[in-house]
Amino acid sequence: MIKPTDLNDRSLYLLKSLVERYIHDGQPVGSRALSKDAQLNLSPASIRNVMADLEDMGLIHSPHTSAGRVPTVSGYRLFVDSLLTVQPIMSSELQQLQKSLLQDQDNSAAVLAKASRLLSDVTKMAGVVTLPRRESISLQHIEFLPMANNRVLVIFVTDGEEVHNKIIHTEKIFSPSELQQAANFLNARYSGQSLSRIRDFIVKDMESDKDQVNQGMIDAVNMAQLTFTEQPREDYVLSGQTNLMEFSELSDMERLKQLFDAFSQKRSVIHLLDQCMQADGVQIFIGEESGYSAFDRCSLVTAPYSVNNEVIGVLGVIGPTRMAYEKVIPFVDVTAKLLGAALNSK
Amino acid sequence: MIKPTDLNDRSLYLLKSLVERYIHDGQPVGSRALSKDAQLNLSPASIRNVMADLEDMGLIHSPHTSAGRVPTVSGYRLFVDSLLTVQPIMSSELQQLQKSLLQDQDNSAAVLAKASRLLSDVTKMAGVVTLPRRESISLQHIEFLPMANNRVLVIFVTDGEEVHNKIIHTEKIFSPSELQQAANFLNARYSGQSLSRIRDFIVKDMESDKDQVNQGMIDAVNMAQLTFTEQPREDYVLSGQTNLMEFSELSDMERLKQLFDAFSQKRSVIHLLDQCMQADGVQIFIGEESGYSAFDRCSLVTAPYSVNNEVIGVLGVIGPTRMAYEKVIPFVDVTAKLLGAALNSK
DNA sequence: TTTTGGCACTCGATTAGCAAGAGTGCTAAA
DNA sequence: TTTAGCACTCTTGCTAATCGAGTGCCAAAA
Repeated sequence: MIKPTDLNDRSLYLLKSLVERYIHDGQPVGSRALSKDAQLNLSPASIRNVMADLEDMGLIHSPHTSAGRVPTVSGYRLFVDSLLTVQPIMSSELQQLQKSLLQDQDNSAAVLAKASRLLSDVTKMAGVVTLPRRESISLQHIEFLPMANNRVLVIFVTDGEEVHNKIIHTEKIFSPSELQQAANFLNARYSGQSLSRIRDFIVKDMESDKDQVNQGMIDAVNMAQLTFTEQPREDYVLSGQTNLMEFSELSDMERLKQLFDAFSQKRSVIHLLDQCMQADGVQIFIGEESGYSAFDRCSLVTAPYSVNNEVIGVLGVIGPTRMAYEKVIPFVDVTAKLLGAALNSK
Repeated sequence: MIKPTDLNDRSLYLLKSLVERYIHDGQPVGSRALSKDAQLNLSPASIRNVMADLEDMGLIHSPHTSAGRVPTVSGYRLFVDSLLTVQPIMSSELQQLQKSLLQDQDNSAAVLAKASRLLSDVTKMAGVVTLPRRESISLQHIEFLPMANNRVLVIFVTDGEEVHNKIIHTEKIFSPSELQQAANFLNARYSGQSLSRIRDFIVKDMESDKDQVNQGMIDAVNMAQLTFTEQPREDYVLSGQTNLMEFSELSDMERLKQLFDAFSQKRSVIHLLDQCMQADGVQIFIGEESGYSAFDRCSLVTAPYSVNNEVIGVLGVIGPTRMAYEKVIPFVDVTAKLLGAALNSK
């Protein structure tokens, strides 16, 4: 990895100018343009020397002999990590965002969708928001309904006015009244608790139930266990995908198909976003860094969002590698915070 | 509108050959090719005469002077309506389809998704299935949960093991036990009935309730009314969109973006599909016939699907105007029938 | 030692020109 | 009514020529 200390200030400054310039107008940047651009009063020839060094270090490269230079992934990386001057968000804009995030949204799913839409609308790229982990949400109400065979439809309502449902297969066939009793029992015992705490309770309860005589309670806890076993996050809200078609660097049909396939298969996007749950603050994948070839020409700027100081999901922006990081990064950051706050107020 | 009787058999036969040939290899068809292709033993020159006539009638046209001819929308229309020889589906294929439609699908939403996927996988185009109208589904169970303010979360389960939920705003604030009573009342009275019948009942019940003394029943019916007021269909299951990127006639980025925008806005697609609910059997929109510019280069082959002889939704295939109608049409037809049957067996 | 001007060189992009090929429309003959 | 023939049009693919941007390197200047 290249550290900023490996280079003198001038090289870094030139790299920064080059990346900014390239991001701005998408053309390979030549020594001549850079010499005018940067406030260094250096001749193109000197700049060429520096550029040759930068190229040796793998920070920039030229598409062909007689073109200017373009940042490589490492070049972008260094730029983003150490050279970038982020543009702070004005507080008026911030209020605007906050307002539109809460307006007319009557459940938390709608808030997520709105956040995704905001991300894509503001950046003119694609916005993505993972569904919040159930674990941290608390249970309001649970209900069992008998289905054909030995299956039971479980319906449970969580904070944020979300209704979830799941079909579980039970050992024996329960009567409606037995199910009703089980639900009553679980509601009394667990409601108001977060799903993760409930899971802990279940384990404990199953232990102690062994000595119990009340079969109903044992059944209830068993069913709760079937319901609340953790399952991997499987979905996200994506918007503004079509914005990506406007970028010439992504407009190769072959690659575009791969990208959109990745969006509809969801797996790779989920996996990528899951990696950002741990990150504290904004995390960025540039080009091939993501490890998924569908995103080779893309960058992904993500930030986890949390409720009650617990991270429950990730949101982000997907766009071409050549994006205005100085604007996108603070924006993603602030949107994550606003989303957390908005969900909290629900 | 052009009727097949306006033309002699030979012209029609040539039009048919031309369209088939064009669909097959995507190149404008010239008189020479057609003279070899069609079993008429006519020289290219004669064929040119016929083609000139067909062009005058607006059935074909040439992209430029020295290219062959390509069918126009009217040409396709005539072809599809009167000239097409559909390829029947083999019964072994049919069983295969039926099997994969029912396999591993544990609720009706999954069956719809599978149907959509089948449509796209088999045709290598995009498949779409509208969600079934609630009206014809029957109610299994209803449940009210109190929310903040005077809002109530209604959860109701329908046949096909689908859970729906809706938040309603009530006049007064109900206690949990009042809500429980209301739910009990409604379950006893309405469950097992189709939603449309329930709606009829509600109207009647509201009339007769006026004389009633039991306020609980009145409240219950009022809430049921809020819950079951008809709302427009708003969603569909789309799959294989990315297949459309492979067709050169759609690969213009501008148009592709419009198309995908239409997919994610959903409105126009819904509207288009809704028009096909009434149709009895397969209905087709060719090119601009749809009236939505996003679909100018596309054709849409649809068929309504029904349960218990009542149409509850529409499915279809979206692809380039130049598609193998003789295969797609019977396939869409049969898939609609199989889907109806599959939903019925749930 | 660093910077700079100069210069030859490379390569992509654009343009023009040319020949080949496909297909047409029209006409006159069969 | 059909067909052969022919002139004409337009696309496509290829080649060559030119232009210009940008580089790398060297030797002189600072």
